[in-house]
Amino acid sequence: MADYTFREIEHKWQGIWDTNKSFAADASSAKKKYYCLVMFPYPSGNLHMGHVRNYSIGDVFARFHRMRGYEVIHPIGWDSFGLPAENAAIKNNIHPEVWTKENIHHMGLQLRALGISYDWDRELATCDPQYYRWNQWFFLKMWEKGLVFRKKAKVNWCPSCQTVLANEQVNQGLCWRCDSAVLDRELVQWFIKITAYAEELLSGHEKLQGQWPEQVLLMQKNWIGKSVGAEVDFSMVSADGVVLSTVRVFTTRPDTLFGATFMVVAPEHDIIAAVNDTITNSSAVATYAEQSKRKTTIERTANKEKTGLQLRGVFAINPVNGNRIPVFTADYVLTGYGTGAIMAVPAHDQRDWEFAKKYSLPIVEVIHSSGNDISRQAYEGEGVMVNSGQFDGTPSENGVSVVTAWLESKQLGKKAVNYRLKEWLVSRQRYWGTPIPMIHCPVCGVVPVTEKDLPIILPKDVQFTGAGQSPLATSEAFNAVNCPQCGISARRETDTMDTFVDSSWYYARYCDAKNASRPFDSAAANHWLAVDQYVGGIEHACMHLIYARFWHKCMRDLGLVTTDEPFSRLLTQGMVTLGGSAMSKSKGNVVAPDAIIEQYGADTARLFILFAAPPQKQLDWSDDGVEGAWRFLNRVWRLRELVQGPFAPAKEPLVAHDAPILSLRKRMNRTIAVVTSDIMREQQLNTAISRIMELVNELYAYPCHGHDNGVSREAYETVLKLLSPFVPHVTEEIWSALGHREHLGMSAWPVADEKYLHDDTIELPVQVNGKLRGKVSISADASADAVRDIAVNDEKLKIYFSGKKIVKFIYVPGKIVTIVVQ
RNA sequence: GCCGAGGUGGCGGAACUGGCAGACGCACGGGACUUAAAAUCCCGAGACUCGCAAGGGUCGUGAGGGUUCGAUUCCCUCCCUCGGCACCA
Repeated sequence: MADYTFREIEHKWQGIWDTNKSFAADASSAKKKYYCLVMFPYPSGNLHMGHVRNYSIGDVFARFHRMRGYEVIHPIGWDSFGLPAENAAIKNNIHPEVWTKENIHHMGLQLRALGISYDWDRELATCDPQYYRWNQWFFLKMWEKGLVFRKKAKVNWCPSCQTVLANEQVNQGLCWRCDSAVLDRELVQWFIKITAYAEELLSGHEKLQGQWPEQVLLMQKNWIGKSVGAEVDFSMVSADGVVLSTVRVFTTRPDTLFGATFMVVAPEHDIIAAVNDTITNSSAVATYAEQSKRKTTIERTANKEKTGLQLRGVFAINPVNGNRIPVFTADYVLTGYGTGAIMAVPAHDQRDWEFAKKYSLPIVEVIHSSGNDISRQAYEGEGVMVNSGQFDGTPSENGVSVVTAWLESKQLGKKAVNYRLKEWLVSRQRYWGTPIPMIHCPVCGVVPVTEKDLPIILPKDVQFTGAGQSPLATSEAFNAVNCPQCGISARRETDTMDTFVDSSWYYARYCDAKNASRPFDSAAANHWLAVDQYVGGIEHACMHLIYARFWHKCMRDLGLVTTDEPFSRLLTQGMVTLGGSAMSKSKGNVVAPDAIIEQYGADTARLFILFAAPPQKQLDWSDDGVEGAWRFLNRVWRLRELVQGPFAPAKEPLVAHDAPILSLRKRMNRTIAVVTSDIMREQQLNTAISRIMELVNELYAYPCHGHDNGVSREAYETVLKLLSPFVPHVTEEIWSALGHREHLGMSAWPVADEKYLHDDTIELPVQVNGKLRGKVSISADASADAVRDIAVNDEKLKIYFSGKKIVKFIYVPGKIVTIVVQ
């Protein structure tokens, strides 16, 4: 028998879906909406198996919900700004736009060939001026609200990408794109005040609990890094006691304040300049600060051996006991966290302890707990306060609030919260991105572009020098501008925006993708949002997924959307790797789906990758088993012939002698129930497929095809329905061949009939002394006593009881019987 | 170093809330069909072991201990792999 002709079939149905706009989402529909979204791709040129996996997963959810009666919006677009286009431009002397558009075209065809049920009318590309003009618009709105600002700061510089990077884009001191060691540079850059929403980004997790993977919430929580403590003011005095200034420190352990025996400030701290005239070793201090600045992030963090230098001639006064303590500068204190200055409590902080040992500073125990020895290492746990004046005897757990309250009453300090989350550095010294809509006027300073002048279009007459300055600076025409305020000759900002801006709100644009006068219509956005199911890689946990949540809250506060969170439910799919490492173009280990689609078709490719592993799990690529997926589809295809013929409706009610019929009915209904729950609740698509395979196997074993009943056809049609979100083409083809006029993908998802989900009699395993010894057949509603009777009198089991005394009998209804004998 | 996830046959992976470990598939072996092969259909299969056979027994979810009638699942100790953060006061 011939294999099924996937080429014609897939081509045919893709054509039909396209012509009919089968998957266009209709906002005026009376049905309940369902927004299914998979993170949009970067148009690198070709789909790889990872894409096939993601978009197949998303398509199962979309098609499933369509059949469940939802009005589904399932859009697609292109995250099309970014470095690879620019690098390709430099290398091949082709404009990034040309390169990008060609890739979009090609990958669009590839996606269509997979039969993903997109609403193509909503397609967008972030490099389109009609899209990125709204990035500029948002930028201006945030500027008005004070959420965008410009400052000189120590920033991450990637020497290979020739641009600055946000914190989120540095992994272990390396650039997220190219793995180059990142350098610190002091530069004036544009920032977005994401920290204004730090608390809400954290508290918003409550709503996401259970709907997002625990892992992602945890990663975000750690990234935001909230710590609660106190800020305390220490006076800075000269050797002869003259008060010079005040230095504020942040601590999470105000209960250890009496143990502060020295102070450390970051090498960049302002106090160093302020007391420069007083300290006696200012040139050595300046040299130390200079050295620290020159270290790369890796150098500073790889070597945990602490270095530092005392600011000679000045002291800090510990406000709780008036002790005069030495002041150091050391680069283990970071300028970007807290106040950039710490009170050092060597007895109860290991870092301070190491520093104290190295520089022979006093270590004073103030939290006592028996069994630890602060001469060997710091004790960071809880205990009872000692050497702490009036607070002696207070448990340290209470000490935090008690001491904080005391500080507040004396106006020496106050409760404070700190976050590790830093401001989002959004400017980039690269070409292929959204121009930042700002103008530098020699008189007025920084002036925003007027809204009506948007979009500020990326100029084409630029040179790609790769020289660490934005290529935009090389365009004469772009830079010739007059100040919108005073009208004199000014120049444009030449940096572009981080491409993570583009992806921070695209999901909202899909709701009204063609709007030319606003980013999107609020009514449309509020109709479709939030995204009900979002699918994407976990590598975005602390990048895109934080930025987008932040952006959404900004849009809410601008009155554009009403929801607090953009993505209600999240599935982070595992990477598809090859030999254990991520597929990447630069490593040259990318597996393209084309060969499989060519040989077996899109349905096989989809089924195979979904069946190979649960969606969340990393999948190391191997094409062992593609054959199996192909075989299975052919088995389904061939079943057509088995169930073909004139059908009588299935008999109702089924009677006892119809055992095979009843058995198939039961299997069918159970399959419906478990597949539905696997897709919807568990999101275990691999087991859903295996359940359908079982039903197919049962259909093959079914002895009554073709004569007195329609149960096998009923079961077969159920198989087609259950399978259609996974393999939409072949199932649709069979469905229509069976004489249905309505498309399978638009038909109703089957519902399990309760009455077939439970058995009247069950095979019950019997354990004796914890070992499985046999099985008994009982009626499902049998009482424990009845079960006991049957079990102890069972012929095969008798040998285990003879001459023994039954000391315990346990019946777990419907599950198992356990008998303990002696 | 801190936090988190995980470790199940030759392989990918199943197993609801503590209740028959290994579903489903791959690879493999056997049979049917065929001149033959491919394809297809059927059957087998965790390891060790007793038995001519039917059918038994023991062990078995990284290692060791514990709780329990019963543990892949809960607790403790340890080993390994992967991921996140990394001098965050």
